[in-house]
Amino acid sequence: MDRQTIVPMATDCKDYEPVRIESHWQDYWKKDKTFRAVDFSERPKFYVLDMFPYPSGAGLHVGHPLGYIATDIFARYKRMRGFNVLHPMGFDAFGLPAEQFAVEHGVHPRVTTGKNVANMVRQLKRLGLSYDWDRAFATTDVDYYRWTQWIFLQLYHSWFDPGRNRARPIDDLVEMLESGKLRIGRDRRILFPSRDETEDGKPDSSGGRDWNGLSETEKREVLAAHRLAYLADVHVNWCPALGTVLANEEVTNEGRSERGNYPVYQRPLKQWMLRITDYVKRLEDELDLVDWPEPIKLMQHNWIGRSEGAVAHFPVGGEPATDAAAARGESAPALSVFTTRPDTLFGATYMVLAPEHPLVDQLATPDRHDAVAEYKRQAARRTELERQADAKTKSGVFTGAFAVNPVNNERIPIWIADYVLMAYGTGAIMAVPAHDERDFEFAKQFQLPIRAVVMPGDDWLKEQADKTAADAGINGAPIDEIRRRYIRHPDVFPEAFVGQGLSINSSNDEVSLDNLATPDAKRTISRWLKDKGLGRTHVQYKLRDWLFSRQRYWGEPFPILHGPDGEILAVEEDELPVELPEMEDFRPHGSDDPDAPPRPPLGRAPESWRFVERNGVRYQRELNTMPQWAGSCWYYLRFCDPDNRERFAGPEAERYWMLGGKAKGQAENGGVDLYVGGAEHAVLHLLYARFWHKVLHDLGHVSSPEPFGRLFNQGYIQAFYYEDERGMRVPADKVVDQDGKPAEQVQDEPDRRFFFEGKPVTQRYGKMGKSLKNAVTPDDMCEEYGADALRAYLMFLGPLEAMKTWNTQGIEGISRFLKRIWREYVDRDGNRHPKIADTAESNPDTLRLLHETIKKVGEDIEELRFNTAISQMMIFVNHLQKAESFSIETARSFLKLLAPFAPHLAEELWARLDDRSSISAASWPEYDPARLEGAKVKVVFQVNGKYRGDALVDKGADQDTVLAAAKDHSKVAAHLEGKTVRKVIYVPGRILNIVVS
RNA sequence: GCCCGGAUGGCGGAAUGGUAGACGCUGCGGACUUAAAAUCCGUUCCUCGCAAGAGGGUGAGGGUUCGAGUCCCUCUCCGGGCACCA
Repeated sequence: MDRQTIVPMATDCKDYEPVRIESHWQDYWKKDKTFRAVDFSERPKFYVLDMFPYPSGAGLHVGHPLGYIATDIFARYKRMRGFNVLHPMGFDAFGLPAEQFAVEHGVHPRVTTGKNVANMVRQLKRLGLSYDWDRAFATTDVDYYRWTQWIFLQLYHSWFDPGRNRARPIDDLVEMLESGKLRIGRDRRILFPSRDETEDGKPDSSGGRDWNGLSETEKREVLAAHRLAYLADVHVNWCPALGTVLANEEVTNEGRSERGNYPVYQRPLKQWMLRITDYVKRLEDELDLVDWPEPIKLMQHNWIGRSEGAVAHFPVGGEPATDAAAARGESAPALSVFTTRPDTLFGATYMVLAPEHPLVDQLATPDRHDAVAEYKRQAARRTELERQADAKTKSGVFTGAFAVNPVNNERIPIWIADYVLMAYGTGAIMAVPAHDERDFEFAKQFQLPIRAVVMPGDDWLKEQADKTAADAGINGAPIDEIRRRYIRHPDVFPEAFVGQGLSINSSNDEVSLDNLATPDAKRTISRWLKDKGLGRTHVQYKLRDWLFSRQRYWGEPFPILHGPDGEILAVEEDELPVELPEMEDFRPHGSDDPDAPPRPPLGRAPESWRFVERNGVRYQRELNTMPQWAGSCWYYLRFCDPDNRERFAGPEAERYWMLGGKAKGQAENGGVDLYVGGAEHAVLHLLYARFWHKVLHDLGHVSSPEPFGRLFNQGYIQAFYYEDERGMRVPADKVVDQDGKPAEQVQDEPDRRFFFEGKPVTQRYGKMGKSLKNAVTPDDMCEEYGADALRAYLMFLGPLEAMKTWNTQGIEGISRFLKRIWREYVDRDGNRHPKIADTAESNPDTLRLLHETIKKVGEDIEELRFNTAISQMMIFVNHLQKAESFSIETARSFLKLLAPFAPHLAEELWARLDDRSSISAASWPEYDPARLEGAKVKVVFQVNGKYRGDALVDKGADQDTVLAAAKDHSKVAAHLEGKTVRKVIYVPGRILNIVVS
């Protein structure tokens, strides 16, 4: 054993008194430190983690601990299986809610956060969760966020080497540049030989510039363009009312702030960004290394949004664009577009740029200048809401400029429209209206030419022809006629054909795609483009870089200083932490004016904090803070070594807990062995944490390639809630039905009318919570039924991953189950029940059922199927109750099975069987497969697939023997009467089916 | 619109292609009790039948199979995610 134990003592309860028993054992666990995780124990490690909570002021309702109880059962089970279990808990305590609560109540967020954490700890402890509380921390602890800042510095001081496909120190890059191994291309991007092929835009033929010829400022800019953390002018979701920028996920579909529902505007601002896009390929490919639910992996794939296609360059030509450009002494630019359908290049009849595209002003002809400027203004002002609402009708304006379609040298007009997004691809598209819905709508609206270049199938043609008006001349026409019309006039058809088919109308002097199937056509044209230097195949991702700064007080300060000439200076590691300054007024200063500049609260911090002198130069601290995601990106690492003052976690501790050995059940490629939380974090938290982890891994700070080896998503708890006539929610626990019965008793019965204070209310259904006034607290449930009952009930409700309806009444069944166990073990005087014999188990049925139960409960826990595990235990207890007596060994074995689910009751009864140590230290019972079945097995008899009876037969009985037994069965015989047996199917030991005519 | 999940008694749910409804809640009947609570016993998918029993039944329709809640196709409804991503 790794530890000394205090000898546990049972209470003196005569009846099952959960409240007394539970507090007794919670005290014991606390004093004994029963659940301490032991670093470097010889036993195999197992890391079980919950997604840590935000400590809200409202406290927990019964839905919150669902996942915590599941992991607790798993952790307790794994300990009994001989694992050294790390099962910690912490608090994600930075963030806007604490700040807003603090603002409303005039209390410092540190105070409210502390109070909320204390309350949540109390609630969690009361549930008997077996956390190693010595490892608990909050992300707001200075000792913690100091290392969040340290990780930010690692990002800042690193770059992604596309050749090695991993992050490296920025110093390595400087060295390579100084030695002339790398040169600098357009936009301060370094030319990497390996990436040249996939680089966006026109290939740089100049060979690039030499690093040593650059000015200091230019050098800084080049490095900034490659650091994993960088400042950039980006279009952000600016919410003037909240005085802060918001991440995309914090903006609703209606284009308003998730918190407060204020309008959000698009606006360029200088913000910190993290270069997550450099990791996109690894974030996608390495999903193969983890054991996660497929739907969650799929959501990450969709978010990453990989599309294969080609980049093509369209020279901007024709007058007057070239003339205008020539007049300014500029060479004609080329517009690059990304397309997933390069096979439709011959059908590109116009181009569209995003209104924010940098070449728009240069391209617009003088006569179109005003219209273009006006459209740009409008587009900038339009909120997401307006854009969404207008998604059906396309808007846009002609720039006056023309480009040349490189496959046929055709002059095609260049438009701008807000249906093209600057943030995706190159911010420009080639429009192929015949084969893209959006381009089709736009072309129809602005009467642009539509040219068919892919032949649809006959079914599609007929279906479309049927939708056209009679005067179009194709409705009901012969298929040959419809085909002919499509080739010449796709515009008379009501929709674009976006499917695959054989190419048509697609050839020039050098290349022909005609009659090629779409995949072949793509390959052929891509090769041609590449040979001609007009484009290349390209993989495009939807994922964008991560906007990492917020204009808020209650977050981690950046360890960054700004010099007078725009120099950015990272705070030295040994100067960390940069503590959040104490402030009287930490409110974000909102405004109704969307154009007002952001005024982060830290701008009002004391001068002594804001300004720092280095080498005689006065620097100002970065005034933004990090987003709430930052703290939750690496907390699982801190749990490995939470008190380390020298590092975020000691390398040995990190390696022990995160990589471990290769014990059965551990995550295959390392990482947390079981991570449980809600599916709402399927994308962002998990993607961000994976990104940070990979950076730390590349820099040699962590040992596993992925942070979370096995992931499980628990479902929500839903509940009924009630609204009065005005749509106001009323407290659900005060609602009664027409007979005056509490609503919670009759909530799912039909034909109920509900009333609150005599007035009728409407029953609705939704996620449990404060806002719907339907929260049921674990405190109330523990008080009335005990934590063991609440734990088991939440698990009994249904599959862990499913959405479940709370029904307070149902807990009675579990409560009875626990009381029944007590009565089987303890007599009326509080002594060991006389039914428990000190002999070996003598009842063969008990023995068989016990082994079945050991098997089923163990297997179900491994798969997190706790509901069926509990059912099996109920079956076993129902059997014990009917048995005359049972052995002390049977009694002990069952308690071990019960212990993960109802640990307090199990400890209490275990101690009463004169055991001298905690049941948590007992080892999980093994089942004996030989005990699972008797000498005889039950075979079901069917006639024509219908059950007609069954009988016990010898295990090894052959078909003829069983068939004879079946024919002896009176009911089977009755159904065979007068029929001819056609066929007999016998599944040994299971079923015999007689097919008759 | 696209991509994932689901749909089984009055309710929560259970069923390696092999007796559908385990386990529990509720309801009903009974025992114990002066009474109540607690506890225990019985019963509770639908239809017909006094009963023994027979027939039907897992959102709808079709298919594969000796046999389908489970596998395949089409559709309906509900939940979740993404959404002008070229």
